[in-house]
This record gives sequence, C-alpha cells and structure tokens, in this order.
Amino acid sequence: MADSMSSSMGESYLMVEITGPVRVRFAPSPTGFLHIGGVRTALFNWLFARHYGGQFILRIEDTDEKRFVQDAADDIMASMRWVGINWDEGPDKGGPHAPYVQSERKALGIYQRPADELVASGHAYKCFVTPEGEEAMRAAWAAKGERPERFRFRGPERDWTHAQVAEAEASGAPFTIRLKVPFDGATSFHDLVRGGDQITINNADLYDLVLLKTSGMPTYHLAHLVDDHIMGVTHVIRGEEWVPSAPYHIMLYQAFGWQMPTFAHVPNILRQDGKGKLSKRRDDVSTNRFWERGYLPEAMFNYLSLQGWSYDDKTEIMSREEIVERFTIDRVQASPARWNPDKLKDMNGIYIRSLPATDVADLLMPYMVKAGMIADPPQAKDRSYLEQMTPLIHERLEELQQAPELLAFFFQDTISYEPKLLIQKQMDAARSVDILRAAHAALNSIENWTISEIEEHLRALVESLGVKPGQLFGSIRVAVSGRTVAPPLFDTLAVLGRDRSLARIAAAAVSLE
RNA sequence: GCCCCCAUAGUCUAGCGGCCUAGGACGUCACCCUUUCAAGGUGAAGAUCGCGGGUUCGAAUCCCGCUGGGGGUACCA
Repeated sequence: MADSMSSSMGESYLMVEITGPVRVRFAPSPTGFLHIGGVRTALFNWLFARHYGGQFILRIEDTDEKRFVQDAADDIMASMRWVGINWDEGPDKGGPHAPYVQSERKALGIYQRPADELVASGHAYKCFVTPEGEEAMRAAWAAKGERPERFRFRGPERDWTHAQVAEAEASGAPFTIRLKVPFDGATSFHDLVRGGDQITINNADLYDLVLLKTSGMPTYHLAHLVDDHIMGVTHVIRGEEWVPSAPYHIMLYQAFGWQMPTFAHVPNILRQDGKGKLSKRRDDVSTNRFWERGYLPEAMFNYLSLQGWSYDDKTEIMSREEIVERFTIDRVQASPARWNPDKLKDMNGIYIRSLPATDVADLLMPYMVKAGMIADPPQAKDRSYLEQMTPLIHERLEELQQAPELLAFFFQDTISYEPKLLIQKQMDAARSVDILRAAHAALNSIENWTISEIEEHLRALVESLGVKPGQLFGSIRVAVSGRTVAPPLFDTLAVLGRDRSLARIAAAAVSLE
C-alpha cells in the first residue's frame, strides 16, 4: 500500500475542460444556521452544476452526534432557497440515492460494509485505544522528550495478529476503525483552483485517521467519501479547510479502488479584519439575518458569486443567468476573500434601485407592519399610502429595514424635535417665525395640493421673501418632518397632505415664539 | 511547534513574459447637480505589484529563499 500512496493522477487530471456530465454536492453539517461562507461554497457548486448542465445534490452530514442542532437542516435549506440555490436531489425531495441524510444512511449499514472491507484488505484496522489511552500515549511521547505537538497517532493494533484482534473483540472492548496510514512516502493530488497544480503531503505528517467511531457512526472522512462514490459525484468543490485532510481521502479512494473525483478547494471568506475565517459564533453572518435586514436575494447571490470568483476586469453587476453562463472554476481565486459588508450594502442598494417602485412597496410592507406603522393585516389604503411614499425613499435605501425609520414622521400624530433646528443659517428665531407663517399662508392658498403647485407657490415665496431656497425649505422640512435630513420637500408635503402639513408648520411657528 | 495553501492600493479584484505610464469596484476626499440627504456625473488621493535573489533582450506575471497572512494538526465537520 505504501508504494501506491505516491499517487499520480495522470495527465487527464490536469484538463480543466469538463467533458462528461457533472455531479456535485453541497454537504453541510446541521450544527447551526448556515452562514454566508457556507452559502458561497454551496453557490459555487450550484453554479458549476448549472453551467455544465449537471446535477447539484444536497446532502446533510449529521455524523457528529454531539453538535447536532435540531432544525438546523431546515434553516440551511431555507437559506439556500432564499438565495436562489435549488437542488436536484436532497433530503426533502429524494432522488435515486435517497436517503440524503447520513444518519439515515448509517442506519442502513451503508458505511459499515466499506469500513469492514478496508479492515479485511489491510488498509484499515480495529483500534481499541480509548480516548484516555490516547492521552497516555501522548504523555509517554512527551516524556520521551518529543514535542507533544508532533505526536501523530499510530495504533499499536497495526501490527496485531488476527488472534490478538479476535481476543480483544471477544472481550467486548469498544473499538474504532482507523485508516492504516503508511509511515513513508507522500500523497499528492491535483486541485483545479490552483490551476491543476499538485499538492503533496508527506505521509509521516499524517496519522491513523478514525473512519468509524466506537458508536458505529462514520466520521466525515469515511461518510462523505462513500456517499460521493455511491452518488456518482464527479467534482468535489469544498472549502480550503479540507486541503490538509485530502490526502486521507486520496488514500481511501485508492484503497477502495474507486474512481477519483476532481478536487477544487475554494478559498475561505475571511473576517472583516482579516483575522481568521468567518465564524458563526463571532460574526453576524447568518444568512437569515440578511433576509431580515432587507437584502435582496439577487444582491446576495451576486455579491457572493464575487467572493473568490470574478468574470473579468470590470463586470460586477450580473444576473443569475449571466453568472451561470460565465462561471468557470479556472476563474476561482486561490487566495482568500475578505468579508466586506459595505460592498454588499452598496450592491443591495443598486438592486433595490433597479426595481420598480411598486415592487419596492411590496417588499417594504412587512417591515412597516413589523414596525407597527401599518396595521396587520394591511388595508388597501395602507398599501396605496405606502406606494405614494416609496418613491421618496426608494433610491435612498440600502437595506429594506431602513424604511420605517425614514418614513416614521408620516405615521406620527405629533412629531418632536428641537425648535432651534427650525432656524436656518443666517436666520434668527423671529425671522424664522415670519417665513414659517408666510409659508403657511402660501400653502393655504393652494387649490390643488399637488407637487407641482406646492413647488410653484414655495418658489414664488422664496422670491418675494428674498431668502435663499435652503433657508425657507430647510425650515419647512424640519417643521413637517422633525429632521434636517429627509426626503425631497415638495414630494413630502404632497404625500403628507394639506391638513397635516399646515398644522405642523403652524405648530413650528408657535414653538419658536 | 509541525504540515499545507496564499500574497496587486484600507478592502474585493483584473492581469496568466512585452498591449501596464498596473484596469475596474467598495470605501475616502473634492467638485458639479441641488431645498437637506441620497442617487447620478466628473475628478483626486491611495499599489516602489510583501521583501531579496535569480531566469530572460524583457517579469506583477516563471524559479528559489525570506517575511507576512490564512488553513490544518479531533472518535468536529
């Protein structure tokens, strides 16, 4: 076995051109919500499958009994659907290789038999060392003066006779099945993301990996590989954190004599400060949080596609179809990307602006309801009122959740603010009262309360008062909205309505007296 | 510590030996537009292509070393 470990995949392996039908999978572990880094990896698999007209499989890898989180699989699937990633085979829709949940597959004995085969062929062995026993081995290693960090587990059972193994087994002692990794030689594999270059790791740096736990549950290493083989996965596209364990996988494929898939280890997304990869614990990156905050799935899809992949030297805004058409692995970067929420936000704004205002009003409604500004369920008049004010903030939105805050003054019976905000540059309280009164009179004389008439009257008033536009409009803005930064004034007045506009302006004048 | 991967402006990236006086985007700043804020337009600052050696007529692009960053080092994935 040792000799065959120095593997060579052959020239054909270097070919980036994809010829036959491709099958790829995304295989998350249900240990919590799906964060955007996971979505990105799923997305690359999906794009690869769609680009080449192949299949995309979703498989739940719940072989970690300790970290299993109820409902996590549902959240993962909901997150993927939201972004727009669908699957051809998966837990909820079945497929030719169902079930697609590993704990269910384990119950079917799917992993036990290959593990036994490996033991029978001498590529793996039953190991009776307990966790405590392993600790003792590490301690003994250190006691010999060796660096504890350099300890590489090798089970004493590697050299046991059949009789010894039989005896231990007969005693009922629990055991794991471990891969019998050669001490010498090296293991290599090619990686598409690194231009087909070879990655080589010395076998001496490896250890005897556990394939089957004492519980009978396979580890990721055995389970994913057996399933990939059974499910006919042609390309393994996964995060680069898997590079160091890839040699074990290579050994397993060789030990089984199975067709090797092509590997593509895609770069991680690093935290904003670059210190480590994104983690669901430390970073606010759960996919459903972005849905909550009002990110459009199209924007998220587009942004994520650019985390580690690019099309050319300038194109960034692309539709799903365009990305599918253009996505190839050779344009996937080997260096890690960095999480950049500002860029995502900017892109979300672009996507929001590209939508018709009526669509945006529909999207905004749930946020207004949640903020308590619009009744649940909304009435027809609420819908039309929201539709009137949506154009006022449409191009100012970067996240849909910003809408209630921006529109709050439309929904308040009385607004509160510091009266001194009414006083514009080079004005004083008395003069401000004067122009507010004048504005009240001018607006009161309007027959048709429309944007154009409001503008006409107020611009005429600027002339007759001899003030700067900003001085008059600024005072009125504060008077009706309570803020110095607000949507365009004439539109605001039009939507706010004659009565409320006049009342607020009158109240403002009083507050300064 | 050891192993593996990576390395172009604050950030994301284009570049795969001569088209680069290094292109685009986010962010920053200025100006224009303008009733505020945005959006939009124009422009600016910001990269001795991490450092040092090679190879070559010629290197951001190829090779080596160093440094830095990331990943891994589990009966977790």
